[in-house]
Amino acid sequence: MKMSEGVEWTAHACVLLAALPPGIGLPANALAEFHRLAPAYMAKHMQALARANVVESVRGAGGGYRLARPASEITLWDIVEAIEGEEHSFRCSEIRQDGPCVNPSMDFRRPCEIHAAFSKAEIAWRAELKAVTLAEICKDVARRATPQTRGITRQWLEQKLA
Amino acid sequence: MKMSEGVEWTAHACVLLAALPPGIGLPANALAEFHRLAPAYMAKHMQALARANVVESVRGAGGGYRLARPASEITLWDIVEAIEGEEHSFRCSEIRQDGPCVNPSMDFRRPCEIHAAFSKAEIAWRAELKAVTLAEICKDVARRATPQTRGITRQWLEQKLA
DNA sequence: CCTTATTCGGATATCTTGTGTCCGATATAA
DNA sequence: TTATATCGGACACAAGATATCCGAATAAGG
Repeated sequence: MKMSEGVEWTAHACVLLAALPPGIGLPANALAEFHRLAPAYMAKHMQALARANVVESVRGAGGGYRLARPASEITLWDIVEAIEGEEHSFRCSEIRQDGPCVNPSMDFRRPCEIHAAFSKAEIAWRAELKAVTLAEICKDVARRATPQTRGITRQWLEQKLA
Repeated sequence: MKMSEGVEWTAHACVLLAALPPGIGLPANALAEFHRLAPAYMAKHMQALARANVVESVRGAGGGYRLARPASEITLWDIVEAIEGEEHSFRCSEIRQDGPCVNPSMDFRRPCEIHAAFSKAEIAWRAELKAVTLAEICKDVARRATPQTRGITRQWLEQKLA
């Protein structure tokens, strides 16, 4: 029940992309370097985000990844879904339909109570993630940055975008 | 992000135990047989539940597993925690604290926004699971059982308890 | 009290999934 | 047109989940 660390990596990467001017992106190398992460592995995760249409990829010199839509329309759930897939964490394999006490009078059209309870919990979890947009996170992060950090970051970005 | 199928197995097993008279249990073999599951693997999962004090184990002839407390005081979360552990699914490795733009003016005492959002979602998920008790599930399952099923199951149980 | 059968508990083997890297395909800029 | 930058998928490796077996402990029966 552990989530791939790719979620953490790409979530931070997307927040960085959200801080850039609209339409501007960064290559996977730069996204990895910003938090000193393995470049090749970050690239792999960004591929998943591109397949899920969370980011757009631009190949060739000067290319990279940029958000596929405004940061206010991308949620944490979009990122989780891109990396982890849309399947529920609890897998019901209908074991109730097998065993010595199973008989034809049983009705399996309704989902079992256990399955239903886990579905409800998962939906609540997803709803929380769908309620958080990149724009909100980006705003909160920016608010807590000192002028010094702003300057250093701006300088680093200018170098990468040059 | 998939949950161990041990959760499904033991959840169903606990519902069966909850249907028994208080203080009465079943060996792991019988719990597995009830849904035609691998006996040795079911036994391993029941061990985890015993370690977590969800069930009590009784060794030797006539022994087995029984609920460690009333079914109304055991929730689905107790079972998930026993099998999966209590760690959050999202692991924050504080990657924000490393990189070329990190500088001494930064303050990392507060958790990062991404981490906070995932924590909130996980807590909501757990709250849903903590709200569902074995007693409730057991009642719902029993209500939907036909007289025929009740008879067959009673007979099977009497054979196992003899 | 001793023997035997029963059941739990942990050590062990196998297999799927996640982690991590590399190189070819493709597009851009000069 | 060429050279460079970048993405994308194919390819190894490691970790965790899945599955099994055998010894330890306990209760029942003689």
